[in-house]
Order: sequence, then structure tokens, then C-alpha cells
Amino acid sequence: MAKETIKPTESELEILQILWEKGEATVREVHEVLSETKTSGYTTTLKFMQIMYDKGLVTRDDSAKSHTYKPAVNKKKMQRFYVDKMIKRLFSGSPSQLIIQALGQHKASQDELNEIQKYLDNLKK
Amino acid sequence: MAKETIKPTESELEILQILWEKGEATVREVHEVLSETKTSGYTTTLKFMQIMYDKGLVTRDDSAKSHTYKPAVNKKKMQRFYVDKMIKRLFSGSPSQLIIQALGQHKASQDELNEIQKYLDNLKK
DNA sequence: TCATTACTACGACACATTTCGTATCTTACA
DNA sequence: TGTAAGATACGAAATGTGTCGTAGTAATGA
Repeated sequence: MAKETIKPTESELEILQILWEKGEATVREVHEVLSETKTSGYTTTLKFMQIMYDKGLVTRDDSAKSHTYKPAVNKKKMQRFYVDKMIKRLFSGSPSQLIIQALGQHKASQDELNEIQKYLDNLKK
Repeated sequence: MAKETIKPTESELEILQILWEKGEATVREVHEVLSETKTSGYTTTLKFMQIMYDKGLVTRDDSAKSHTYKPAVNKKKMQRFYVDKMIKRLFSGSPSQLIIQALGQHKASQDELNEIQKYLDNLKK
């Protein structure tokens, strides 16, 4: 079968974020982090991660009592997918509109602005 | 009741995009546009727009035989909401990472680059 | 050894989302 | 006037998503 772009749900993306951050983690560890902002129970987190495993969004090592999960999808790829979608759906297909919106919406540090500048200089030639 | 942030579904966002573009439209008109990329039937589009009306995502004028719909939510506000979410979920909370990603992902015209530059200059002081 | 603890597996429910089919209503015009 | 075309309303099925409860299993330590 052709490898369709796997589209994680909102909750799955939240978990992937944590796995990308940590590299790998157990359900318990992921649940700890999630608990800072959510109230759902441990088995809910477990279930999500099992489903993600079935979908191929994560891999796992089940040799130990508590399994260890790793992300199986590329973060850059996901970023590209969602940035594309967002530009299409919310910015009438114009990337620069998204960029300007993002620039205006958050105050970036001087360093960050410089980094963006550097990138921009590169593109301008 | 408190005005919660209304979160349109994927399909609703697609329809909103069309309404923002056109300013207003009938179900038939929206369905024409949708048909370019999707295969679902007319009554499906109709149902969506009725639901959106119930949710308060659109207003409508039903004085004529075929009703005319307008967007009832602010496009800028939606942009802000989703850009925020995306930065949090996919860019570890870093707006500049999103910006650089978006810059790299699409080739912007010289004009667009200049516009971004102008905006950036503004922020830099 | 055996009770407690910490996991995983799995079924099931509630609700949301997408998708139609069908009934009904209007209106134009032959 | 009465029929066909084109709209809306609405119910309902199929699927997706988020949430637990409970059962069972493996390790731990008193």
C-alpha cells in the first residue's frame, strides 16, 4: 500500500512533541509532562501511545517491564506538512502573509531577529 | 455564556476560507469550489453550512430561495489562534523556528522578501 | 510466600465529524 | 395550473477521537 501521509490527531501531536523533545520516553514519563496541562488519566495516555504504535507513529522497546517509546515520524516532515496546510487554509496560499503574521504576533529576541535576517539575506540573492 | 474560542473543524475551515475569499456565497457556490478538490455531495456541503450556522461560524440571509452565507468569525483571529497552536505543538514554542521553516519551504518573490524585510526592520528597533 | 504496587491490554462509552438519503418546499414556466 | 428543477431541513449511519474501568501480569519487598 502507498504510504499515505500519516495525520496525527491533536492529542497525538502533543505526545509526539514530548517524544521529539526527550528522544524517547515511557508512558509514565509522557504522562507526567501531559499532567502539567491536562487532567486525563494514565490509561488514557497509555491508550494513545498504543494507538500511535498501531498507526506507526512511534516505535517501542518492550523488553523491559515498562515499554520505552520513540517517535517514528520525522519532525521536519510534520512541520512542513502542517505549515503547508496552514498557509493554504488560513493565508490564502501566501507564505509571506504567514511569516508577517508570526512576526507580529510574538516578540522575538534580538538574536532571533538576527537569525531570521541572516536567513533572509541568503534568500535575497 | 462565555464566548469560548470557536474551533472550526478541518472541513469548516475549508468553507470559511472560501467565504473569506468571496465575502459571501450560497451553498451552491461553495460547493462548486469544493468540488474542484473533493468528491462529497451537495447535501454534505449544505449540512456543513447549516452546522456552521448553528455554531455561529457564519451568518445567513434566508430571504431568498437560496440562502446567502457570510463568515461570522474574524480571519485574523483564526490566524492568530492556529499560528499559536502550531508554534506550541510543532516548533517547541519558538516563533522564529516557524518563520525560518516557512521561509525555507516556499520560494517567495523578491517583492515579498522586501515586504518581510520592511517588517523586520521595524521590529529591529 | 504472598500482598502490594506499577504496568499493559482491551473493551466500551460518549461525543464529534463526515457523509448521505429522503422528505418537503418554492418558483418558474409550458 | 401543475410539473420539473433546484433548495432546504432533518434523520441517521459510519467513522474518528478522547476517556476510562477493569482484568490480568510481572516485579518488589516485608
